[in-house]
Amino acid sequence: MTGLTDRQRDIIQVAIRIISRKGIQELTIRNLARDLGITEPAIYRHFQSKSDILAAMLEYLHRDTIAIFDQVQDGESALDRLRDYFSRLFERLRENPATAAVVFSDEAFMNDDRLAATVRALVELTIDNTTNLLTLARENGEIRADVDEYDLATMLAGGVRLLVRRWHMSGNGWDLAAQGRSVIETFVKLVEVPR
Amino acid sequence: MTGLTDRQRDIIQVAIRIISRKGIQELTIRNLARDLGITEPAIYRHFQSKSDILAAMLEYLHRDTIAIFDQVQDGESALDRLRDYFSRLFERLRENPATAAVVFSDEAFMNDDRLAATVRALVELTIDNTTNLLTLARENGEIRADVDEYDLATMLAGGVRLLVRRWHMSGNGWDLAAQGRSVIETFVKLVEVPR
Amino acid sequence: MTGLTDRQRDIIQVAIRIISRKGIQELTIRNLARDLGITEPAIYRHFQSKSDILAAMLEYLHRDTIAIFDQVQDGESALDRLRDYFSRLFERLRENPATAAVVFSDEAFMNDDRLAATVRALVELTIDNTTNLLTLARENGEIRADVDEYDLATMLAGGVRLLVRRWHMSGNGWDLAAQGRSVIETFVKLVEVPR
Amino acid sequence: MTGLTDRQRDIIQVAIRIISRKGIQELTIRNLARDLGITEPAIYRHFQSKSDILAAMLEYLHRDTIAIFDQVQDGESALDRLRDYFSRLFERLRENPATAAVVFSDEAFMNDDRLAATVRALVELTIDNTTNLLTLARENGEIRADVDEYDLATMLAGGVRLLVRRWHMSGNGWDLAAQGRSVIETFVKLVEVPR
DNA sequence: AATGAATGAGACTTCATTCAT
DNA sequence: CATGAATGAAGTCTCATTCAT
Repeated sequence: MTGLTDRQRDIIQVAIRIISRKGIQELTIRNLARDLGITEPAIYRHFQSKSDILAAMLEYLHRDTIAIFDQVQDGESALDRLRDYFSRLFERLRENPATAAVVFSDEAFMNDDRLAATVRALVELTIDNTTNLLTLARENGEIRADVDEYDLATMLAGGVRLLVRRWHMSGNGWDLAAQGRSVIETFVKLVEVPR
Repeated sequence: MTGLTDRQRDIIQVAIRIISRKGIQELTIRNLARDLGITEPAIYRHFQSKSDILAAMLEYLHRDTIAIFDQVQDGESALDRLRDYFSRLFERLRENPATAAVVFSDEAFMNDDRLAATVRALVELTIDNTTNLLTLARENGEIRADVDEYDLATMLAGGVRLLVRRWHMSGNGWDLAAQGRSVIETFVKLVEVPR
Repeated sequence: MTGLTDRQRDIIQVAIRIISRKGIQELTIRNLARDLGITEPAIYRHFQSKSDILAAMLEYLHRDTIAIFDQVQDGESALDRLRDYFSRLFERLRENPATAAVVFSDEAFMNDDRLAATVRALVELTIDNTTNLLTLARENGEIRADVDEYDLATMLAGGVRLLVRRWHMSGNGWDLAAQGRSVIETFVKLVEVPR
Repeated sequence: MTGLTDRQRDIIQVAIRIISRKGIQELTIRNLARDLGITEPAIYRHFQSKSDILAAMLEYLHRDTIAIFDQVQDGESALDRLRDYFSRLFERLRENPATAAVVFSDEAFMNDDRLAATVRALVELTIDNTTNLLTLARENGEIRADVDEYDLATMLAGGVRLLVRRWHMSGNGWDLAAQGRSVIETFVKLVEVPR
């Protein structure tokens, strides 16, 4: 399905963990090999280059984020689907906090055009998903029509991003989902059209 | 004034430019020396270590951000001061787009405790400033009192952050101030109490 | 046995040779690599740091010195064993003159606590061995009892040390064993109890 | 007399102190300048090179050692003069412990032929002085005639050297003069002809 | 698949020394 | 006499990657 072997998946998981715990500067082939319990050249059996590992890692996160969006139920109101979407994002982060770090390591990918494009797409994905749901909400008359949707998406996605960033920097020391829900509900309160 | 020599200021400016254009991974003593037109050891006359260069750079940005907040006029309404504050931030970024990059390179500072703390403080500073102005706005009755201020600050600061980030990633290809004003006004429209 | 790979032994041997010929200041990773016919990074496959190379070298010499002492026969008189011990030390130095230099490079190890302790132990080892044999000799009634053993050990070990040092500084230009025997016999003549 | 300016003497004193406290590896122009409270280029007003500083330092110590020997009284017996000579050496070391370190940094001078020769001469000087006094003592019938004087000188000078070395390595933690006297007296007891 | 050994490039940093002022 | 600024050489060490086995 994903075109990845078991070993490749191992490598990606360990890479994500290293980035999460020590930062992307510590993601070296040496450290990767050590944590995997194999030698450095062995890694090159599974990926042609370090850049390929990072690309596969980003692609994996991309797919995962798409999958989360796809899981969001159809039947609900657009605002409920928005709530559902972010709940699932928070859920994934709680289960696998390491993924958060990768998204904030984007600067590290600047040198490699392919990686830069991929991580950019990853960031845009959440914004696009958010924008689409907001557009739907407006069409449904669930939210006020006198404000720019794109600005709303920027604030919501940006706010959540900032929240996750601080949660990560705090060492995941508090309940992201609770804080996240609070932000989402505040947002809804601001934009919702009273029925 | 800032306790920096001319040459130290040169070095910091060039460092910021390198980070902006190529990313922090390219900020090496070698590249720094090359862009300054001197040899690598010469840099060590002006800073004891690379870490000291980064620390001075962050401190400079910190001071600058504080100065911007201090310039915000007293007499206006809290919301106007909020507008003023972000306008000035956008203005600085337009004049010196390089500074944007540094704030998003935070991951790169993780390994150095001193730097990590400084960059964290830099991020918190904008959030704190925003929160304080929002608190004032509520006390003045300018904004609705039925929503959590901290959530509002998260959305506003996070939204602006995301906007700046995308502007930087796009190669500063569009008018940040205009887009930024739009986000701010949308935010104001959401929270403002009609008179 | 010693826990060292062949390549590690190579490196230690070359290191000892460099110290012997050019002094410890010339023992750089670069010179080591050049003499080994490999590149500098290759050395780090075999030792984690330069300090580790020096530590392994000192440990090797320590073991070697212990082994020499252990080879000294049991059956003889204490004075004969003393003669035997120093003969073997001189023999080793003739076979591997490089080892002499290391013992006189102690100052160079001052900055590294671990190395300083190891080289100090190496120096003390010969003094201790000498003292122990002298104590035995007195208990056997082989030497006069009216003089301080520790002073005797200091003179004997110090005299031999000085001799070796001068032999090394002269470029090993004369017969160390012969001169050494002369010193030992002079010492014995001074302390021996006539039968 | 010595052909040194005041400033040159300052530099030499500070150099000796650095060698004593931190080892010769720490004797850099930078550290020298810092401890002197001047800049690095300023040192080159007073000495043409670092090697010249070391040469002047060794020459100073050489002169000093000669002066000590010259102070030894003429009227006494040769053995008393020997006692006197070493007492004065110990006295100098107590007053200026730093000088001890220099003599044991000889390995560091290996690369520079001029320095190597100077430090070699310094070591030989004490041995020669000792040998000369022992020769005199034998001519006076003060010591036994059946042992090689040169071997005796080796043991005495070597023993004292080892003592000083250990005193230095212990951080000058005990009374060198007392221990030294003990060694000297033990030596005298061994070689003295009873009257 | 995996390993041991190696490599070229480059990282940060220190060294003794020079030169214009 | 002294300084500020700089330099060429060299230091230890890490990086991603390759290759023969």
